[in-house]
Amino acid sequence: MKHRKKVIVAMSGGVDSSVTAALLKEQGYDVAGLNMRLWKEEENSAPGAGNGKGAPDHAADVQRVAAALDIPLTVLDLRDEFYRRIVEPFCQTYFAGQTPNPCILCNQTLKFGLLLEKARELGGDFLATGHYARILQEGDRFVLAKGKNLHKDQSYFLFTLTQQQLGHVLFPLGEMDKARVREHAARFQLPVAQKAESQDICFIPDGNYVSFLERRGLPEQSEGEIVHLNGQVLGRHQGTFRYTIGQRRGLGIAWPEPLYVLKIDAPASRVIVGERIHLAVHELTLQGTIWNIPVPSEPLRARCRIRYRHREANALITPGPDGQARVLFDEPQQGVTPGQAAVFFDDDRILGGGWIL
RNA sequence: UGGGGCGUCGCCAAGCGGUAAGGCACCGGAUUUUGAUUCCGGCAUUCCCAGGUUCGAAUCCUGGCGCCCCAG
Repeated sequence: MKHRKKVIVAMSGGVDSSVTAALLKEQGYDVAGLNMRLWKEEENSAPGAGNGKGAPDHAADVQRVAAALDIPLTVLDLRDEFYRRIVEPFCQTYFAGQTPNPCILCNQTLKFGLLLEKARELGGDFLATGHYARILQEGDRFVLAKGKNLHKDQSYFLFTLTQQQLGHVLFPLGEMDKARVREHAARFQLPVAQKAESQDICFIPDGNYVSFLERRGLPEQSEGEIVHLNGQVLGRHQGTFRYTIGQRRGLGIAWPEPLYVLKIDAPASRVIVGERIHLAVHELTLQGTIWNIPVPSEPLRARCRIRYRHREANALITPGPDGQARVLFDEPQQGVTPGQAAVFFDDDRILGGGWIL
């Protein structure tokens, strides 16, 4: 007979997921680790790209942490899936003139998709991760909410989680801030207690996504014109994939005012630029909209965030057919970027979100 | 080789005898589990060249060189 709940912890070898596992074990759960193998680490270590510190060996760290905590560890090889479902779409999105957010997609399809399935197979009642977000229970519904520490809040990356998924997920760090997590890491004497924050896209550790794309082949027509909103051709670019809406640096154009990327026309291989004021947009359309509440039958007033770290803004959201939705902002927002996610909030609670067209 | 104008950082541009503003671009850093943005910092011992005047010149003078415009 089983009186202890079993929790499978998604372990990356980082501080957050390691502390997550340690805390759950301390709390009396039956804990097991599950590590996704997503990438051949060697593949990114481009010659001469050495940063001096040496790339951290996450796979080895996971082993060490699991050993230190004395919990079983399963490694799930998702390299093919990761490449097919995350990396390739990432490249294609850039080549289509949009700006992808692979982290959200990965959460949706791998971490809380395939990995969660595996966790259930392994007998887990829950899958736990080190995300800074909370899951509240309101009546018979689960509600995804921002992490208590708003500075670290990662709920934006998790808006796709369904009721089904939320019911089997734990975010033990959701109430904490990073300093507290570090304290726990030290208290548990985790081998990764001092490890640096990871950032950037996980499969592009040096942050240079441009060279990553270049190494993976480019569309035939990669160069083209940089054109001012007024029609004047100001320069040339070496590929629209190098730019994203709202980008200022890297245009190489001297102009009385700073110029920003306003529009990317990949088929024509043109980058449209203009002054900052032209970045403001009142309205946008979403596809693939997901609701964490019953789909509203009426236009809904909510706060809307159009990118991670965006200061959410008041908006009227109107659900449409085929997963579409219209978002009308009270005040125009700068840098509405196709490919990024727009997420709706009611204070701390996530109501839903979709992908900007 | 008639007339007029101009040559100051990669681009634009202040300065007009008192010891090189500013904007853009660029570079570096901070911030950041996407890409951006933002913020902070750096960026002409030198003003087309050569002489000269002056305590002192990018600023005045002379001579070159190079552009541009209007006339031929």
